[in-house]
Amino acid sequence: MSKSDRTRQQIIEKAAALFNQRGFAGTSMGDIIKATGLSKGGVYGNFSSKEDIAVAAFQHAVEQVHQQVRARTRVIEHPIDKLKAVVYFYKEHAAQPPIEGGCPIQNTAIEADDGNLLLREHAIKAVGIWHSRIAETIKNGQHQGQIHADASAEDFATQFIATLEGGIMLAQLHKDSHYFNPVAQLLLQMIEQLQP
Amino acid sequence: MSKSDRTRQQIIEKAAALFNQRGFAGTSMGDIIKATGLSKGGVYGNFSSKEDIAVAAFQHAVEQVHQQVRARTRVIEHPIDKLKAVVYFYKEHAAQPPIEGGCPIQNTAIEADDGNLLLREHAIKAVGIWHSRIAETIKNGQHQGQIHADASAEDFATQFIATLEGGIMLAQLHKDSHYFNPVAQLLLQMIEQLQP
DNA sequence: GCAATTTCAGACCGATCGGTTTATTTTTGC
DNA sequence: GCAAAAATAAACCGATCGGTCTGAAATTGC
Repeated sequence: MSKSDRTRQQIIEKAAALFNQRGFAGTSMGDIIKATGLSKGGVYGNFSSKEDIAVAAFQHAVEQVHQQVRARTRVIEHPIDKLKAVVYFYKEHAAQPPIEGGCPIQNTAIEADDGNLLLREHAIKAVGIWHSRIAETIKNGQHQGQIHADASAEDFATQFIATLEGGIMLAQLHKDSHYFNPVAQLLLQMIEQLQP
Repeated sequence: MSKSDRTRQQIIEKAAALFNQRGFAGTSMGDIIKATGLSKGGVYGNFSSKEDIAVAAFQHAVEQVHQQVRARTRVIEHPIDKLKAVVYFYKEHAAQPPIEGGCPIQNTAIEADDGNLLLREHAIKAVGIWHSRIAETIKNGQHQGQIHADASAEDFATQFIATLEGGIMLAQLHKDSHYFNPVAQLLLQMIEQLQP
């Protein structure tokens, strides 16, 4: 790992937290410079623009969350339990998420939906990947007879993501994970109903 | 209505759309000046700061949405049908909302949850009022025997708001109201289950 | 361990930021 | 219709914006 690689990684990590809390427009290059302790040259030597940093930071943040969720779900085989474990994870982290500031997909989606095209594309892609993973879990369960056959994997995935994200929004706004509890309860009910 | 009142209203309306699409940090005073056709003096003669405009614009946007929802639900008496009408309203407007840029509560909540204290307070208050209205509808229905007595009005309201907002987020991100459909379907199921 | 290369500090750029001030125009009450 | 008051235009302010550039310092391959 070269010197530049390490610097680059440091910028990405600091920037991920800043962008996730303050947004793209709300974070200045000065903020990133202050947070990293680097100079303008040090930052622009590794990235070509603020947008370039934001994209890398977003991907890092999404990957970070994914890794943590995956660490909890990988060992679980039954799809019903797997999905429940995802809910438990978010219940624990609704107010103290892996990256400070909440769900990076949510934050980026809402800031970029009417603005930055590149960030919006990345948010869409991230939602798509997440959606596919959930739908795939459902479909696997259906093939194994663990989930009833006439459930719509795609619809469930959309409902699951929407409800989860709404719950995170409420918990983040109030800085209180209790607001996530009724949402978690609903998600668990939805998962139960997938049983054959 | 004085001249200044009319100017103030014009600023609020234009600013509401701008802030809702680009966010507080993403909207400049220059943007507001350009949108209204006024000058710096014309704007600062009616508001003391950008934050001051943002608060007024947020309240206007929330009220605007509320009025439109209320116009559809007021005539409906049965609480189950009333709640369903809310879902239908958002289904129609998930991608073309009353104020361009999506749900003002959501946009403000997510930008302000780690930043602007004043805007965050207003977002919390708006969520609280909305939550109370839904919970009150449920409780009324329970007194009338139209909704089964052991449903938690507060929990339902939280679940309803979270799911709805998550659906709006997906529809806004993709600029496609179809993403709201499975979410609407889930909300209608949730409402059905309130029946005695 | 030295030379070629990469990486970084910091001055610098024009543009724009939110906000103030002053002077002029427009509205208002009578 | 006129004088007092209110409202607005536009120049102006220092600070900060994202980004560039140059030279010095640190890293790298050999």
